[in-house]
This record gives sequence, structure tokens and C-alpha cells, in this order.
Amino acid sequence: MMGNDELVSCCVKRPRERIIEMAQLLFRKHGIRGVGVDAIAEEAGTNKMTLYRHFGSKDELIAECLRETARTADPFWRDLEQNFPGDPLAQLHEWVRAVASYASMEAGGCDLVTAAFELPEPDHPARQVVEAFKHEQRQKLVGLCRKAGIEEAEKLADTLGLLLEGARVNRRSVGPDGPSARFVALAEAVIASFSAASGKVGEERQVEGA
Amino acid sequence: MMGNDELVSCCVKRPRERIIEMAQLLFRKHGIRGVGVDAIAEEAGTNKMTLYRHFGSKDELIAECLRETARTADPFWRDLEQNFPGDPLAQLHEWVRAVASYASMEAGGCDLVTAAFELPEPDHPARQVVEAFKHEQRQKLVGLCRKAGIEEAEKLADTLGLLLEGARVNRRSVGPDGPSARFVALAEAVIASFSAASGKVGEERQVEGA
DNA sequence: CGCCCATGTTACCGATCTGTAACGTCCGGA
DNA sequence: TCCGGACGTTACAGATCGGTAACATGGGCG
Repeated sequence: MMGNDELVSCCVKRPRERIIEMAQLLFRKHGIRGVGVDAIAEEAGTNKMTLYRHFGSKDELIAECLRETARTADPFWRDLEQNFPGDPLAQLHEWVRAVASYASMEAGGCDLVTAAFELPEPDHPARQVVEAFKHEQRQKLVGLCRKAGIEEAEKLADTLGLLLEGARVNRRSVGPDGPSARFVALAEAVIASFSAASGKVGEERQVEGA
Repeated sequence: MMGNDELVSCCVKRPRERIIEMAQLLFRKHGIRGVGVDAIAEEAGTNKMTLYRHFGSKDELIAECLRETARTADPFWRDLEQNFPGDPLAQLHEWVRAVASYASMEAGGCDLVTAAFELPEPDHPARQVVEAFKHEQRQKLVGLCRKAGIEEAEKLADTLGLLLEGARVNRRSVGPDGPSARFVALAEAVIASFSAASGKVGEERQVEGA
């Protein structure tokens, strides 16, 4: 064995990582319930036994995939603070642009929502991951709105959050040419109205996305 | 047999209707892929053979359930016109209230979205139903906004549509106490900002939902 | 070298799924 | 009264699913 699981010196990825990546991909393509563990293992270039040695069950694999997906949001928020330090309003506008860009990728960024729909059992391990992630993202967005000087910060954050979730879902329902394509323009209009209500009209940044 | 399928004079519903209703219910509770045709038939008080005599396959049953769900939107729009005749702005406000009320029911009104997530195959019969329904609802909402004198009618309609879709989905993800509970207030704020932009501030109707 | 452990391979279990065949039953209309 | 069609019942086929057991293999490290 290699000395450490974290410091992987091997050139190709270990089975565990390959399984997670391929599972995420296949879950998006065929739905979580639409793909079996056997297919995941085979597509990942390994076999079912190795999969079950790393993940005790399919449900645990699902939860681990969601945790991995959720982790991708961390560098996103870090970059936001890093690229616009001390300018929360600019960060808010960049948030809109960035999540729109992320949502228009094939991944769509709605793995967690998909899981919530496909696994309605209230005690499924995946649901805890989803709820925790959604709550955390909302808190961060509320904080950003508040620091940006928005008076009704929670209201704006919830509006933007629901708008984003709706855009993601609408994209999955009717394709990328529907209303979701106009998310940036819609979100900017909402921000503008909330900024005006706060008396702070700001730079009147007009980003037309569509 | 009875003379006509439409004029059902029997006191209890026929198997076909019972199957559709129970299928809708079970699909919502366990997910579409999470329930088998055998369970549907049994819960509907009939058996699998009768199910397959009415619906050629499970996929056709799914599509028929979605069509039935989509049909429930027709009386909704009719009531809107009937209760506020000639007052499109009032109809728009009532739209917000009504869809919020509908979305807060256990049904949630997102059967079609669920199907779109659970059945990613692009040529699945259910997808056509979903796309057609979403497009139709958008057109109606755009028309309502336009008649209400909103300048950027499409923009407002898309914002409200995505907001609603986000609220529905968020409710399924994090439960009924999340941001989705504030949908009415958020939607009203958006309408107000678009009305103000159109110069027509109107009655300044302030419906606080949360 | 020789041990250990992650991985690969094969076979299998029991359950469940969609879908079909064959046959019995019952009721409404002609 | 008799016939036809809708409905119920049982059994089954064929496939796939999640999950496990037993064993072979191969490479890193002492």
C-alpha cells in the first residue's frame, strides 16, 4: 500500500475516487434509481466487490457522492471573497454570475435536489446532507446580502435562492433555452429593486444576460 | 357494461380512475421508480392485469398520470378569470396566492418536475407532457402580466415562474418551513418592483405571507 | 524473501420488477 | 335468457437489482 490515503502519489486515481466520480456522472444521466451498483463499478473500471468494500451500501455511496458535490461549493465561496475582498456588493453580483455559469454546465449543480426528489424517505442518509447544505448556502447568502448593505437581507437572499433553484429545475424540465437562460437578468433586476429599496442605488450595474 | 365511459353512473369509481389516483399518490410518496405496478394495482383495489389492460405499460401510466395532473390547472385559470373579470392585476395577485396555497398542499404540485428528474431519458413520453405543460403555463402567465399593464411582462412572468418552481422544489428539499414559506411575500415584492418600473404603482397591495 | 492487504474474479442468493398467458367470474344490455 | 366484454385470480417468464461468500492475484514494505 501507499503510505497515506490523502497523499496519493499514484498517477491514476484510486478505485474509491473513480467510483464516486462515475457514480455522480451516471446518477445525473440516468437518475439515482436508474443505475445499479454493478454498472457504476464496471464504468469506474473496477468491480462490485471493491465498491462494497469502500461503501457499505448503495445508500452510503449516494450520500458520499452528495457530500462530495456539496464540498465543491467551498472553493466557490472562497474565490468570491478572494476576488472581491471587502466589496460584498460586488461579491453578490459575482455570485449571480458564477452560480448561473455553474448551473448552465451539464452537471447543473442540482445533484442534491435530484436526490431529494428521488429519495423521499425522510430518514434516508442523503436527505440530511441535502438539508444541511441548503441551510448552509442560505446562511452564507444572507450574510453576503447583509454585508452588502441590503436592508431586507433575508428576503433578498431567499428570493435569489428560490430563483436559482427554480432556474436549475426549469433547465432540467424544459431544457437550457427556457426561462432559466435569463436567470442573470432576472436576479440582477431583483437585486436592483432591493438595492433601491435600501436607498443605496449603487453603481446601477446593468448586466443583461439574455 | 355501462353505456358510456364519460357518463359514469356507477357510485364507485371505475378501476382506471382509481389506478390513476393511487398511482399519483404513491408516486409522490415513494418516487416514480420506487413503486411497482403491482403495488399500485393492489392499493387501487384491483390487480395488475386490469392495470395493463388500461395502460399498455408503466411508462404510459406515468404519462397519463402527468396529463391528469396537468389538467387540474385548467379550472384554476378559469376561476381566476371568473373571480376577477376584467381585472388582470387582481388576477395576477390572486395567481400568487392560489399557487402558493396549491404548492403548500401535500401534493405540492410538482409531479411534473419530479417526473422530469426521475425520468431523464429524453424520449420518455412523460417528458413531452412536462415540456408542453411548462410552456403553456408560461404563456398564460406572460399574457396575464401583459394584460396587467406590466411593461416587461415576460421578465416578470419568468421571474415569478422560476420563483414558484424554486419554492416548490425547496419545499421538497428542506421541508415546508424553509424559504418556500415566504413565497407570497417574495413574489409580491417582485410584482411591486415591476409595477413601479412600469410607472403604474397601483393600489400598493401589500400581502404579507409569512 | 515472505507477509499483508487492497483489489479482481466468479458465482451465487433472495427479492423485486415489468409484462404476459390462461382461465374463471360476473354483470349489463340485447 | 344468453352473450360479450370488463374484471379478478393465479401462475409464470425473464431480467435486474442489492448484497455476500470464497478464492485468486499482485504489488508494496518489513
